[in-house]
Amino acid sequence: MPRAFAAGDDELVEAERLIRDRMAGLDLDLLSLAAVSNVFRTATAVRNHMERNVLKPHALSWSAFVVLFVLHVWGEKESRELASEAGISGGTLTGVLDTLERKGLAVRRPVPTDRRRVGVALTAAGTTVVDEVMPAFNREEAQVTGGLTDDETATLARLLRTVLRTADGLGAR
Amino acid sequence: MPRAFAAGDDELVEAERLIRDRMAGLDLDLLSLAAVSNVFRTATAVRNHMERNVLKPHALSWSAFVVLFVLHVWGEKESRELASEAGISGGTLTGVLDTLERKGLAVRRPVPTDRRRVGVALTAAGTTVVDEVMPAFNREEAQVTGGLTDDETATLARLLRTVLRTADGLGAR
DNA sequence: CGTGAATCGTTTGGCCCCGAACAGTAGTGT
DNA sequence: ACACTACTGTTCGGGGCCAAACGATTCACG
Repeated sequence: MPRAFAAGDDELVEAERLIRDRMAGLDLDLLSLAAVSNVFRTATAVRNHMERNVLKPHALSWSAFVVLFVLHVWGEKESRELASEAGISGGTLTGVLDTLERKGLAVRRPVPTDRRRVGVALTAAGTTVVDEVMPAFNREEAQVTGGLTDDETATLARLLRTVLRTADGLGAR
Repeated sequence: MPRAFAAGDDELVEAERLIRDRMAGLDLDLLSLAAVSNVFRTATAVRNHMERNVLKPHALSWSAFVVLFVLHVWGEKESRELASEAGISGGTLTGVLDTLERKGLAVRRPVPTDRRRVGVALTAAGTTVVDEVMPAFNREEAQVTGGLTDDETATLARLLRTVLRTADGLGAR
């Protein structure tokens, strides 16, 4: 019997069954409920795992690492795009950048053509940190998806991409 | 051509291609990177969407609503299990319960057999809130997964369940 | 019994998080 | 030139979040 059906699965499915019984009167779409719910449980579990086992030794928060990673991949970027790419609000980015600047991993630089804007770039130390942490981070990513075949992992990414695009497109109403 | 390949997909995939090029030296597992990354982007997008369009009118945070929902489904529950079920730490639950109690949606009750423990139950007002909010919440869940077929939604939930179980099982090391 | 270990919820400190209000800067039309 | 509008990043308030330290309570074992 494959590990995919080891202990723990019963518990999860039982929870979904309990919801169905206790919420019978509300006529819920249990399929989408389970999917969305699992997105969050998974995100939380993986995030906690990463913060404890990969990020904490380097004294980095999840968001701080994401920002460093984005800067490493995209190069110098302006504040607004950086926030959007990292998936956080502008107000939050200010705080994260304060922390990163205090640690000497990133710097704010004025944009000559527009004094409202602020460019952000990695320092040498910041680049080193990403090069050091990213492989360990990716090893853990491979670990947590280790219960899936390559095809399943690709499918997971694709299905999530569809949901992501739908949610982004819905916006406020 | 199905909506699954409408505008927006290019942008997402282009980001993954950029990562591959800029991180070539690090020999990363891009499959698991994309999957894990999308779990977070999706979780953030859906959560923000829910908080803005469903929870905000009721002045509820995501965690507060999750706690209320868990209590509605499971009935009275002790603090420790409640935190675990809601996916937050004990310290966080204390704050959330303070807020819910202040609003009169939940109450702490002493456990007769053990004075260390604390039971938590929904008030009548709390039950009403869940019955009111949950259908709207679920409608939005159905919306964001609307780009998927039923089979795909079920597959998504299943694959996430596998990752979740793996991440939980990994624990600290 | 009694004493040390285990377990409970809470408190604390530091960071993240958002939306709204804000001051400064740039663009637009007159 | 000048107001008016739009946009930038920052600040502020209220909360969420975790790990670690803590006091209270219970358990285990001698």
